[in-house]
Amino acid sequence: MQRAVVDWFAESARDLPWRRPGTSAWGVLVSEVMSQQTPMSRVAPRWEEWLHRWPTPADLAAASPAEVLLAWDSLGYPRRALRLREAAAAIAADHDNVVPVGEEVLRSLPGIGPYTAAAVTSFAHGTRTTVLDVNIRRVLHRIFAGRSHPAPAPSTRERAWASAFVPQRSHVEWNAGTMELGALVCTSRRPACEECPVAEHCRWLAAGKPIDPQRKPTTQAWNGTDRQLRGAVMAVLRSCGPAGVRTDLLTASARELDAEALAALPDPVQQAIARVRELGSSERVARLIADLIDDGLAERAAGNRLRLPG
DNA sequence: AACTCGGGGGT
DNA sequence: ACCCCAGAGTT
Repeated sequence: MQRAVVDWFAESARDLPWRRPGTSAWGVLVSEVMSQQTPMSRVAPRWEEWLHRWPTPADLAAASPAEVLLAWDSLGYPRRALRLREAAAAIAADHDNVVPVGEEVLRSLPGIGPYTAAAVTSFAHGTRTTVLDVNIRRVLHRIFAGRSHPAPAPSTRERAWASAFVPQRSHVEWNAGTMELGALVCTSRRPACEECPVAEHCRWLAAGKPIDPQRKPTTQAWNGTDRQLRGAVMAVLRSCGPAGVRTDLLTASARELDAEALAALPDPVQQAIARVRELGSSERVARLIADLIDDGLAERAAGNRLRLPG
């Protein structure tokens, strides 16, 4: 059973840049953080740039947050970029500039949680462990539990359950292969069971592919939220080039927006930028943007509404 | 356990 | 209009 997945992976694995022989553990770590909640088609080009520009943790740690955010481009969740830089600084300072071994140590680094620690351990260090991402979880639930979808978050019990399927020998290929199978064949919406190498072993397929009546955490609102504003502000700053992420230049950035570009922005953002202009105080603006970029919005606006200082 | 945190592409 | 994506951190 595991063999079928491993063999399928050997034939069908995508040619992703971080799968090239010779990729460092640092390269693997960067790819995993970039891939958190972001499709790999968007990750690949950024990864190439990052590894060329910052080939070791110390190189990234020496860069400014602004440079890092700019290079992150529009991968989303920019706090990941800041945390990755912090993790790089810790690796450079405390681990001789080498990605440490051991999931517990890895998890102590900023932005590295259960998934990323396990992925680095398996894919970079080749140590046997249980990797659980949304793809692997879905594949395991379908094959072995006859369920269409896993719970929103993995429990301790699920981890123990999943660990029993990890083979002793080709564990890296099993982890990578089940993940790839979930990404390419056993997809959430329209699984291609006719192409599946383990269809004959799949309890879910045998049961007629029943869809779990599972509740999805009601999708977050977007229009009018702080997230929307922060995203728009970051986009404006990125468009200003290398200096654009400097917090003291936002006023100029907002003022330089022409009417056409401004009209194209969502209403809440137009209003926000109008207010930023009215504030007039570069100090206030700098504070706002510093909060936005640091993700230091400790006080979250009630109802997730936009809140500006002043 | 429930929320929060970006952004783009697919359906 | 949703849905999905190699999740992590906070409350």
